[in-house]
Amino acid sequence: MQLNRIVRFHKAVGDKTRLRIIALLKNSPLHGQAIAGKLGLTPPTISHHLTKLKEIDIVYQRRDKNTIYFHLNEDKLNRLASAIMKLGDDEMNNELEVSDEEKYKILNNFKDSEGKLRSIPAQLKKRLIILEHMVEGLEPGKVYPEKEINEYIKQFHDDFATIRREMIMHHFMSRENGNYELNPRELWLI
Amino acid sequence: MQLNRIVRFHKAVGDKTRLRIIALLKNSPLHGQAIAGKLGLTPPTISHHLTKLKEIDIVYQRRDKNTIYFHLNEDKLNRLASAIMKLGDDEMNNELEVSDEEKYKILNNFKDSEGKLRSIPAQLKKRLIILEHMVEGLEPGKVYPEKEINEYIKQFHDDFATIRREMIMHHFMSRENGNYELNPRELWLI
DNA sequence: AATCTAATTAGTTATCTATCTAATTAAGAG
DNA sequence: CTCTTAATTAGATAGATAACTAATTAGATT
Repeated sequence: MQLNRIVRFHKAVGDKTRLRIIALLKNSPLHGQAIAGKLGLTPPTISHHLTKLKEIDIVYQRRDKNTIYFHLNEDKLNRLASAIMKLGDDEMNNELEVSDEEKYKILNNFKDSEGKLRSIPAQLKKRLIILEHMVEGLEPGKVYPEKEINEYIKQFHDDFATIRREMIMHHFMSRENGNYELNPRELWLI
Repeated sequence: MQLNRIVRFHKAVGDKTRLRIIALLKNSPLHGQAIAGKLGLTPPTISHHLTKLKEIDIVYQRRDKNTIYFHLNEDKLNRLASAIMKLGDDEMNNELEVSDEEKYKILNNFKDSEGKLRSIPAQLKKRLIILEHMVEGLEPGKVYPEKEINEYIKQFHDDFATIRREMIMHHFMSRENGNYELNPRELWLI
């Protein structure tokens, strides 16, 4: 269920320490000990909280020599925070203002007789429609290993790597250590 | 601390049942039993969750005969959901694009020699500046009984009732059964 | 006043979680 | 290879909380 992602987000940020970490990381990336120092908590505690923030994908890490710097993904944070405001609006993916007829036409233009894509549209608007179409065959909540997601995409186009990357980029799915999962519709697009 | 309000909000909505209630109430107000029925839970459980949603002020109730209808305060929900996105931006109350000099000038225009307000400005922008000024003397986190808040406002202007109402309306403070409390800056304005 | 119905409160249980200390792992630097 | 430092995992504890059943309160309606 797609609600769960939103629930997980709010559970994750519904904690004073974690909000303080978010506020800190907004200024600049920091390493664990620095965060622990600034908040007056021990490193294991910070580790615990960072794990939760990484789980919902609003914090990521980059290693530099011996120390790991934690970064805030502000973009994702904003999208997740906004999701609750669009809860009931199930048909809210008209943000693009594209009618179903128009989508249908675009899809037909790009598909050959066997349902495979002739090419990947260069125009963003069209590309999003194609991506949305492909992604709609994925099962919500199911975790797809990379191999399986590649196979799935290949039924539409051979260049699964490009398409997979675009799906992530436009937040149709998300990747977690090699596994892929469909995002809730609230997160799709932009 | 003002963080706490944001924490309370996310804790409150970080629950599947409560998100489902929010989604339901987005369509229309409902009474307790109706919610219980739709969600397949017992009335006490719904009562429990509604209490939490009322505590953060995104749900209110109106009685009609024997049954109580619960309404969603979508406006407040949106403001609270947005607060996390503005966390670090402490100086983010420049949304009005008013410089400190300008504020100072406006304040002086409306204050008499003893620091009391000559009148309440009709123009929204100016009124907000005046309200902000008054509210800045309140202690964050402190709970003010109505009598005390009235006294406080009277130091600026005798019409404490109007000003108090405006402070609530513009989210400088919030009211909870007769007591008043300063809101975090993130919630001020609009 | 007596009764009905909706909502809340009390009390219980099972689950979850924030934090700590201690132990372990991971990666450089000598 | 050994040492050092940063981060994580393990394990423990205290506190919170979602759900239920049973009991109570709060308002209508008769």
